[in-house]
Amino acid sequence: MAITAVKGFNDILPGEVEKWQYIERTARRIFELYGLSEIRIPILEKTELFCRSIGDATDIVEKEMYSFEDKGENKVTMRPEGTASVMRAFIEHKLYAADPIARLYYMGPMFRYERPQKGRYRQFHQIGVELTGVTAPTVDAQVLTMLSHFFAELGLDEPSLQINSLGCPECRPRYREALKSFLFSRLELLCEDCKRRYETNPLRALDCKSAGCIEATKGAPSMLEYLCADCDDHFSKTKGLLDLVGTRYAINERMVRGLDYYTRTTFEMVTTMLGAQSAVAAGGRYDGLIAELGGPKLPGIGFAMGVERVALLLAEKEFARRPDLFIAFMGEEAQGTAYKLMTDLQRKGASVEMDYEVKSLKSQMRRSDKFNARYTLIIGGDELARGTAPLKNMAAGTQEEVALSAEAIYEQVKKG
RNA sequence: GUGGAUAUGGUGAAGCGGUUAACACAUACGACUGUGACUCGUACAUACGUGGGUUCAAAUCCCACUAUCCACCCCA
Repeated sequence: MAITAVKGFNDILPGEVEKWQYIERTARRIFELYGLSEIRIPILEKTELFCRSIGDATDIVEKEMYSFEDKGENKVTMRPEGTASVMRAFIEHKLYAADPIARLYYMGPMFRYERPQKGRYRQFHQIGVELTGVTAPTVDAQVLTMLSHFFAELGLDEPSLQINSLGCPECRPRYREALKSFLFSRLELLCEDCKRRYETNPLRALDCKSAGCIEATKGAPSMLEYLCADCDDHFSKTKGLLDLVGTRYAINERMVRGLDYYTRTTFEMVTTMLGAQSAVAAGGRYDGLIAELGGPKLPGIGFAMGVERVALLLAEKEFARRPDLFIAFMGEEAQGTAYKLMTDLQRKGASVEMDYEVKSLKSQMRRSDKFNARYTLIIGGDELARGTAPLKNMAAGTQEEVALSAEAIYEQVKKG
């Protein structure tokens, strides 16, 4: 039995990878319009980093991390998400000293030990964004607008943006208590998981899919009614700015995020097209995280999107590359000429193909067609003698004579 | 961690106990006699996820295992 890849770890093959490159290229282009810079962070971090940032009691930390001890007996973890690493780097290199406002994006693999299913893998890829140092709602609105802009640029109507506010350490505990007392009388209706979470994380019951919990939470108080004056003001100003620039959104006051560090604005890009995995991108504000990790008291906001999930939404699009020219040759002498021409043209910037071995003209034409080459140049003994050769436009089926020089051919091929 | 479904060539698949494992696509070569896409021809699974068992006989029945997919959970 041949060796296969590890469960939940996938190869991205030619044919599929072009779509990934398109997504990544678009992200870079759009994010840089908004002033962000790329940051590259390691895949391995000290385990403690994720316990501190994501939260000890979350599923990610409790049971989904790829953690092990390296040969120096250090406890390390393959990163399950990017925010913690970026903030660690931000603090470690004191980026805030030059400018408290850092605007960063990253892309790369993340690792979570979960059962794979549609849109969920053990090695998956995220493109993420982190902005630090701004409390004002202008940055919330900008991040959301940029995210919408990105999806619009990909040509996707789906997914749609949902937003909520989780309040701050001042008002969230008040809401939590209000929700608990509401839930208390209905405890019996809740599913086992939510009963268990009643103490640890009662907010979870709000987005539980079990019928009992949906029924039990009907008429539950909304976080939005419990926001303190500052949080309420922040949220309405954020909405106002989104309205001002025409970024479409819906308020979902039952949206809860899985990571402990979120405060105030949280959001998700959701779709109905991915089965159980509705979130294509998600994030929020994390005003306490940087200080929690030992850095200065600076606010932050960010999001991450799942590249596999975006790629799934882009299913129908065609990304195949096609060569500018295929050179067919007959005989060894023509092969040399063809090889020289091909190399000269590639050095000029044209994508050119030819067979590696001597084949029949028929066979070469078939290969040219298979590559979907835009032109085919045919070189034989006659052409060598006369110094020109037929250049065939494959789509039109027409052909004309061109001089056997890289300049002349380049001219023809690139003008079409 | 829990449930369910499925496992035949590069792909989609037929086959439902009996002896060469359909068919289509893809691929390779060739014919139409220096030109592709159409047409035609030839080649392409000693093999039916793995290991056992039942039987004179198994891809077809039974058992175990493994893998994949989907859902729960969780999340991007």
